[in-house]
Parts: sequence; structure tokens; C-alpha cells
Amino acid sequence: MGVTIHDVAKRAGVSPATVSRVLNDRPGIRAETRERVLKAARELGYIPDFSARSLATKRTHTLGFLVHARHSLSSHSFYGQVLAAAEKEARQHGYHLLFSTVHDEAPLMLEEQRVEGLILAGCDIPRALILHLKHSGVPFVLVDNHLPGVNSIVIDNEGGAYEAVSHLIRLGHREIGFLCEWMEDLSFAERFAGYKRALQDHGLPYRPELVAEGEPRTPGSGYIAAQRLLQKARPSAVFVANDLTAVEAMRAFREAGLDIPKDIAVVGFDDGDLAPVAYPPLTTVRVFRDALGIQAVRRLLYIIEHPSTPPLQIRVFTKLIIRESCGTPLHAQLPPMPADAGA
Amino acid sequence: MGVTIHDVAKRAGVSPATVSRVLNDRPGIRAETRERVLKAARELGYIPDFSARSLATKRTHTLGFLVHARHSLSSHSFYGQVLAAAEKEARQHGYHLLFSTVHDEAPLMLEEQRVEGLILAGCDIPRALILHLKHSGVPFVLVDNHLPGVNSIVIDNEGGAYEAVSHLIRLGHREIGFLCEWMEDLSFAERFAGYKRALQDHGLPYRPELVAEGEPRTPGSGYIAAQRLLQKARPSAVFVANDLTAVEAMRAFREAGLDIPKDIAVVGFDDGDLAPVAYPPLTTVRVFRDALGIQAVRRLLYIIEHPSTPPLQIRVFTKLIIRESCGTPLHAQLPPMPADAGA
DNA sequence: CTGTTAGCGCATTCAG
DNA sequence: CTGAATGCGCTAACAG
Repeated sequence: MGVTIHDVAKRAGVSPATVSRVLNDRPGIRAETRERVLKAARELGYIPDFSARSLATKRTHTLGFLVHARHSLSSHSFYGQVLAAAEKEARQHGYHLLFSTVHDEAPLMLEEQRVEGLILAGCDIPRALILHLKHSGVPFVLVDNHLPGVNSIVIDNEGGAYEAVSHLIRLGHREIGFLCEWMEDLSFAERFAGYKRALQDHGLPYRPELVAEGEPRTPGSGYIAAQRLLQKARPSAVFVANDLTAVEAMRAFREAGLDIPKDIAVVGFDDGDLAPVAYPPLTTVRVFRDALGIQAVRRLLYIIEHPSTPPLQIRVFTKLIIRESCGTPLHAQLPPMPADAGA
Repeated sequence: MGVTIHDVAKRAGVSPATVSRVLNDRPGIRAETRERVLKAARELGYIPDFSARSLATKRTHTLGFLVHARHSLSSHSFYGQVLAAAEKEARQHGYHLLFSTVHDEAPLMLEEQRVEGLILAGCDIPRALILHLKHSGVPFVLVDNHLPGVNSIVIDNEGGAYEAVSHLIRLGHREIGFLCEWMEDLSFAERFAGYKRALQDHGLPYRPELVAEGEPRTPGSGYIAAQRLLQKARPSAVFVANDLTAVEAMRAFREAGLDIPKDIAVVGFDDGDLAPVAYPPLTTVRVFRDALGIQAVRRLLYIIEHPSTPPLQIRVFTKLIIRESCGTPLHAQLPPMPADAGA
């Protein structure tokens, strides 16, 4: 506590500037001098003061990580894992992460010059904020969200849904429902698109009565969606836009006297911790949370170093995880599945 | 970007020192001057530079939030919600949160003087680290963990377990099992203690064959624990030390042909997002995550302001949430329950 | 290759 | 009540 660059300089018999050079690996230092400085620093237990360094360099080596307060880090949202992975990656690059939920206006951490860039996780980051950031030229990247001309790391929602529904079709299902909390969510809309494309590619008609939504941001939304679906139709399988909704829907199905997967097969999306312990264990589409966090940090760091790099969208592919909720082939033997390209 | 206190001073026709005083609410400024400065600052969109301020004041207005990398922010751990609540509370006090998983040695963020204090969440923070921090005199507080002479915010594990088991007894159960992942975990040990005390207070014998552990930190640990229990005994109810383990155990019970709650009642602990969507919905002990985060921040800020305050342990009580997994009275009508004291 | 000088932006003496 | 001077700890530009 309190040993400065001056103390080190005095002990090593050099000037503070030399110490600074050595500690920052600047070129042009005699090897012998370098050793002497390093030794002195080590002996004194010198650790550079963060604020002083930031003030002098205008760099804080800190990144902001923002999520919307609503789903925040609730267990069913996987941003906690994205955060943890991001922090690990950031640390390996000498960066720290300042966490915050997003609220009203522009993040204070930015204006105070606390952070060099921002990671914004989730679909529900206010559009206005994103545009403001884009306009102001701050380095930032979206995770699980996207906008034209903005750097983002996205989940292959459409492809994952396509694969899930294709699997159902391959199992022999012809009447496949789609359930989600609400269509306005970007991710859910994309998963819905994947659902429709899979139907079409396999020559199956799209039938609106097989689609149902729950209530936006309401607990038990999946339960409601399932009930609504059952009033309109009786599909032999459903693809549900996320795990929690799927589990809630399964409950409604059970209460309606349907057995899962015998009477109705269900596939979810996310492969959160919920999926393996659901009853029955949920077939679902795995989202690689770590990859999202890691890529977000790498991309952001790159943008910071190369401010004029053109915006990029990085897509993280998904992987279908087959458990028990989707059952086995309905009628005949399956053709062999092509090898998986996940991970 | 770049409007400094000097700019404000010039525009307001005063000196930088005066601006600083106004902006920091220092006494001894004429009202008229104050207004003029405030106006100038507003017009210029002045925002104080964080690094410069920190360097001058030796205060970063930043708190570190550490969790162990292992369970990190996985959905089944509720620290994500503690973090979110802590961040909100911190923000209201003008503080920011630096997030990190805990690893090898002393947190760099501390030595670099990035943070004024630390929140350490979870039972698995290395003992050595805690002792090191205590020795070095840094302000810090433990969450969901404790040590003599160290500030901490704890869950009433023992009391929560006591209430859960008492409920089971009240329902008519006499053979009540206890299941957990592994006994070495502090929280689980405390919950186990509550289990035993409840048995004792109700005149029931403690029988080791009714207790089983799974495998430490192994997925499906609850499943294993339940199987082990079933080999030794056939209780009519079990109290399980956390929700995830409970849900896994329920699966094992079902596979053994037991109906829940008819053949075996189960109660969990945590009331995470898993509990309400489990099958059947899980009766469990609610942990108030927000309270943990809020109290941690408040306590830490207090310690920072009053460094010599004696260490405190703050206990957050729990609340039994009754759902379906524990069924209804076994034999007779229940006596009326006393009003709840939760929240 | 290394020392000296001069800030980074702000808060805080000490004068007046 | 307010201004001028000083320094927080470090890096960078310029000499030497």
C-alpha cells in the first residue's frame, strides 16, 4: 500500500521514467538495468496504481458488461454464464469487467471514462441506447441481439430451430406446433422463422392454428401458450422457443392428460440447467454461452485497438441435444442421421 | 468527450477550484456563484473524469464482486441475482461493481487500488484468501459464507431447514430422509443441522440410514444420493439440501416407481427458478437473493466509511414455500399453522 | 540508453 | 467567499 514508482526508482538507482519503461516493456533498456529495476520492484512489492495509470494513458483496461434489469441474471436467462466466460477472457487480456444492469439513459460508466467499451447482452437493450452508442462512436458489441451495421455476437436461432423441427419431422411428426412467450422478442421471432422454414423445406404446410403465444414476461407464460394451443389443435409435437416455456408447456400438456413424449413430443431451446432435470429430460437446442462471452470480449478488444474496423456479425452455431422429451421414431426406422457439426 | 473542469470554470467566469467545490457540494459558496457554475456545467455537458478524481481522492467508488469460478453464475447458483441486486443497491450509492471470478491469489483489482472493498459470494471462496484479506485490513464482506470475526451476510440455513422438516413432521411424516450433494459444504452442513434439530425437537430419533450424500460437484448428484438412500431405507418424506438436488432425486424416486408426493414427499431449499416448474412443483425454502445483495453492499459501504466498526454477521431469514411436492396431511387434519414470519 | 520536464483532470491546501 | 498554487502516481516528449 503506497509504494510508488519513485520508491522503486530510488532503490534501483534510476529515474522514475526508467522504471516506467521497464514495467511497460518499452524498448531501449539495457538488460542489466532492467533486471535491477525488476528486482527492486519485486522486493518492494510494487504494484502500479490503477487510477494514476489511467489518468496518464487515458486507458482504463476495463470493459462494461450490461444486461437489462428485467431478466437480468435470473437463472433462466443464461447471461450469468456469458458474463463469467467474458470475465475470464477479459482477464486473460489484462482487462476487467464492470457489471451493470441497463436503465434509463447512457451508461454513466461510459461518460465518466471508466470503460473503454461496452458489451450489451440481450434482446431487450433499448434501441435508443444502441443508436446513441453507435452515433457516439464508442466501441461496443451486442450479444444475443443485433442491428444492421452494429457489431454483434448472435446465436444461430434460425438454424437451431430449423434443426430441432427437422428432427421432429424426421421422427415422423407431421403436425408440429410452435410455442413461445411472445413474438415481439427478436430471438423468438428468429426461432419461429426457423420453424417455418423447416416445415416448408420438408413439404409441410404452415398452419397458424398450430402456433400459440403466452403472455409477455409473465410467469407461467408457457403454460398459457400450451393451453391456447390445445384449444385450437392437437399436434403430435411442439417446438418451444425456450426451455422454461417448454417446461411450463409440458405441465399444461400433462394436466390435459397427454403423455410426453408418447402423445406429444416437445423440443426446447437454450439447454440451460433446467433441461436435463426436467421431466421428462428435455430435448433442446444448446446455446454455447461461453463462446458468446469469449467472442464478445475478443471482438470488443479488437474494435478498441482498431477503431475503424468495419462492423461484423459473428454467429455462434447451436447443437441439438437429444434427450427424452421428443421420444423415438413415430412409425418406422429412421434413416441414419448425418454426423453433427456442433460444438 | 474532453470537457474539463477548466472549461466549466472559464465559462462560468470562476476558477477551477470553485467549480470543484460546487460540484462536490462543499460549503462556503455564494448561491449565485453556485448557480452560475451549475449552469455552465450543464450547458457544456460536463462529466467529471473518473480516473482523475480517483487519483486525487484515493477513492474509486467501486466495489469488487467475486464468486468462485466453479459454480460461478450457473443458473442453479443464485449469485447472479445477488449480483444484480447488489449492483442496483451500489448504484444508488454512487458505486459501481467490478465483477470477477475468484482464482489463484489476491485479487489484482484490490492491489491496483481499483476497488475500495470486496464482496465475496459463496461457500467455496478459498479460506486462505479470506484470511489474507482479513489480515490486510481491506474492507470486505462474505455472502452465503461466514467465518468468526469476519463480516458476513448469511442465509438462515439452519432455521430454514428446521422449518421445512417441521412442516413435514406436521404433515404426519415420521421417517424423514436427508439428502445433499456433499456434507463438506458449509451451507449443506447447516441445513443438515436444522434437519436434526427439528427431528429432535419433535421427539423423533435421528437415524443415519435416512441420510445420503451424492458425489461432490457431479451432475446428477441428487440422483445418486436418492439411489443410495433407497438402498438403505424407504422414508415417507425427504428434505433435500437444495432444489437442483431435489429435482434430481425426484427423478430417481419416480424411476423407482414411487409417486411424489403420495409415496414420498420432498422439500427442497433455495426456491430458485427451478422449483416452480419442477414436476411436481417443488415445496422449498425461499432464499431472498435480493436481500443478500443489498445487505452486502450496505454493510460494505458502512465498513468503508467506518473502518473500525466491529465485525457483524447479518442473517437473512428464509420462508417456506409450499407447493405440491410435499402433499397434504398424511393421516389427520392439521392443526392450524402459526402465521408466517418470512419476507 | 537514460534522466529531466511537463502534464493527465481533479481536489485541496493556503492566501487573500 | 474565491483564486492561485501544489500534488495524486504515472507516462510521454524531449534532451542528453
